[in-house]
Amino acid sequence: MSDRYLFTEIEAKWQAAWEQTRAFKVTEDPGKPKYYCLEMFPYPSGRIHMGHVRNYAIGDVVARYKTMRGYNVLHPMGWDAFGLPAENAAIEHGVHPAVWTFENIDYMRGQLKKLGCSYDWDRELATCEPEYYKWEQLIFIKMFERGLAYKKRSSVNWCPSCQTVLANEQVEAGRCWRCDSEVIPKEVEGWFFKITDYAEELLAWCDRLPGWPEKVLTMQRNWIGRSEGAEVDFPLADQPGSLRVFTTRLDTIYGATFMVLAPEHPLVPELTRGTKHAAEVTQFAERISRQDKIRRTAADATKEGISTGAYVVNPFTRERIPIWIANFVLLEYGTGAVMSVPAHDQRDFEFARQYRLPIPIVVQNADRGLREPLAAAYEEDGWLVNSGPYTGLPSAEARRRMTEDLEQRGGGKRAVNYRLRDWGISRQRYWGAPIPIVYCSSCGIVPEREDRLPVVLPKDVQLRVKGGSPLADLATFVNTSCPRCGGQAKRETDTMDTFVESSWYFLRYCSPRYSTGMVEPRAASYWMAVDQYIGGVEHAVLHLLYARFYTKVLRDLGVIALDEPFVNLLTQGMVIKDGAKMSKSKGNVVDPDELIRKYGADTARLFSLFAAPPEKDLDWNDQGVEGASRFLNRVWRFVQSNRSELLASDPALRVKELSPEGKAFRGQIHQTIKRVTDDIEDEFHFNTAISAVMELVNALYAFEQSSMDRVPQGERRFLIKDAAKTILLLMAPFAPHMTEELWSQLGHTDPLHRQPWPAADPAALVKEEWLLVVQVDGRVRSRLTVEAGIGEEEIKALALADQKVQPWLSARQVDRVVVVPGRLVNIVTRS
RNA sequence: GCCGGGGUGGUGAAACUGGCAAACACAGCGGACUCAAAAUCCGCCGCCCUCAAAGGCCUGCGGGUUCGACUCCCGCCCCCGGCACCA
Repeated sequence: MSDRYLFTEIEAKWQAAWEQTRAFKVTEDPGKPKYYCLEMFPYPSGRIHMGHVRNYAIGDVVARYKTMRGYNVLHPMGWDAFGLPAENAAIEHGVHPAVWTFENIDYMRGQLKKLGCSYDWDRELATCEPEYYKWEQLIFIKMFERGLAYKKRSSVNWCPSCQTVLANEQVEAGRCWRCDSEVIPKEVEGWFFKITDYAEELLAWCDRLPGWPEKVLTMQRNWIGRSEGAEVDFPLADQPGSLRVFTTRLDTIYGATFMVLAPEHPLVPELTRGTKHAAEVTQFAERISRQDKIRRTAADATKEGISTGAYVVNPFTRERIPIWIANFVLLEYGTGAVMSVPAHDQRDFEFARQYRLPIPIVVQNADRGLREPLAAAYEEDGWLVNSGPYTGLPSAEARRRMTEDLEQRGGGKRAVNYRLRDWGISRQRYWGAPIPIVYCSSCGIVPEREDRLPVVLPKDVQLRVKGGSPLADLATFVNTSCPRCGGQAKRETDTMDTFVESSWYFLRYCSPRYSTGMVEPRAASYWMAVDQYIGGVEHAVLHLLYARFYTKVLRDLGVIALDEPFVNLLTQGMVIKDGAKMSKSKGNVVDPDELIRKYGADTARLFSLFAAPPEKDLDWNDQGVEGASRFLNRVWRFVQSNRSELLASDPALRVKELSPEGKAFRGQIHQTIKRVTDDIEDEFHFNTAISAVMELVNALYAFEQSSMDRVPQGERRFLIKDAAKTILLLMAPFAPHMTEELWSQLGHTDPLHRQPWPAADPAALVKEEWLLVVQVDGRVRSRLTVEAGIGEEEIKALALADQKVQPWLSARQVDRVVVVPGRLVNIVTRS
């Protein structure tokens, strides 16, 4: 047997054994508590990167630990297999997206297996398979029937490089989330999911997800962006009809001196038709609409506007106020019209100053210190002035009363607005799930019939170099019969956003081969919800919001009985090297294959778990990897060089009769069990869990040396065995291959990964003596070892009599003595 | 601007409920083993003063509460992330 741990052979040996015995296959077992551990599934981009290694190492420790704790653990893996890179690779290299994708899957599956993750591979799925997206199409149809999926023409985010529409969530600072190109507005027809119907519920449940990081919940709350206020009708001054605005500051309405519409507002042409303003206004509106929306709505963009020449009546002051249009008003938010109160809104203030509109104060601050002309808008709440019958009221009270009065006389109502937009899911690309809709000249828009699902994505397409869906070119796909009347009809050629697939894959894992529905109800009710979900924070308002929405839709469609998909969420930090995220362009990537070849999977796993707590960024450091490898070898060597003792039979031994040294060492063994268990249970602090095991290994070496002639032979052997066995059990989730090998070398035939997690013996944790820290006026002056049962008076006496303490008391009087049993004593003095 | 998270040795980090700041590692320095190297083992390793002992200082900055503060409170500075002309 080699002295050095030959990881290559040993890891391969155990991976093969796990594969052959289907070691991690699970089925529903009502007799056991279940635990669903899930890591975000990867996009099959070609090869895994260190972010994956970290993600899957964390997940695997959780799964293996929970298994040892007696849970029936579901730990699946699959592939988020649709998406643009496959298509781009196809165009570049002339290989079909399906071929490219499945080749990548095969390679990456091999990589994951080399990491030794405990997946139930029988549940593997790829979202590009018709057996998978068939159910997505079925749900689309149900959503369509309920009005939750609808088609509209609108201005959308268009990525000119990907040649497709992007959802709001997929635009980051004006750029495409995938290729980083600048996004432009484009007027197109497309399909949307009505996520706004669920805005209120998605927001409300943010308060009921205690297992989620506050950061992610905040991001979701911000993204949903609820604001409460009122809608108010402003009657048109010179013609019938009215304009409706949304405001959160109804209390300031007496100061509304003009109104501003979005340039695209449908009433703009009517208001100016036939007037001298018409031409100028139309020109302005057209110019603004063409501008890119991101830049137009940037906070520092210049405010531009133009008067329409038309007027409305302020329903509270009865004054005529002019209607303007301006670039900063968005048609999509609220009603596309705002009442402008320049004295109490900075944006309105700037606009009013620029165009010389009046700025009357209608809210005073606490010391009535506001005077016209203002230097800036006063946006705080205060007390109303110049506001008719509401003068003198505090802002909050005024809002309440004014809303009530408004509702009573029918000029408006309380209203809530959300920033959240409906989810645009149409993609003008090939490699995605076809939208199961048919256009019939006589029946119109018709959903595909259930018995004709799935609408299979055809393979024999000619991909377009310049983008755009090639499905439109394929007559055999486009031409079909109407599901309703049987007449000639054409298929929708858009495909679905890939985020639709990832919105429900966690459900499919419960019964991945179920052929009569999306998920087998019994399997879903046993396994769902996901107990621990692990992935990158970059999905905080993308995938994690969509998956919550989709879960609620499926609940309302009766597919599952579940409000939220993920009970606990862990967002792991990025992997950093030399101060930057690993990326090819920065040249700071570490290749997992190379790492595993050089050090083995256990070392790779151990380092990525040891170097930082999982939620923090991980600073990659090649020397740190060496350290992790050294530690594993240290454990390996200990077992090799003490085999005869470790294999000898257990002597009969009473724990109570141990020598003092033996007792102390046994205490440390059990202390370690407690620490490792607590660290894992408390937010998965694997870094400190591992350091606790390292300490025990250090202590074991020391004990092995020092106990030789001070501890009886049998006792010594017993404790060394106990410590070694405990170390293997505690390390099993972190370094599964090496520990499994050592476990079997020690003569065990049951696999280590199915052993019960060790429990700390409470009796062993009780200390017989402890270290008394002696402070004088809060400064440490001495340390004494005292017996566990010592009383407070004795502690005081010992402390005051201590030689190191005495000099500090000589010139001073003892004021009082604070005793903290088990810790310290503090002697407080005065002169 | 608003919201969230941070700031501790040369580095990654640790510190339970307010109780020895820096566990565990990495790097560094010195030593043992070796013909030599690798591997391994032992020792030192926050700053100042000092031959040393003893002492003083130290958790972004300034205050406060407390016998005692990395931890609690008030004010400020800086970094990271999210949202942002949202009416």
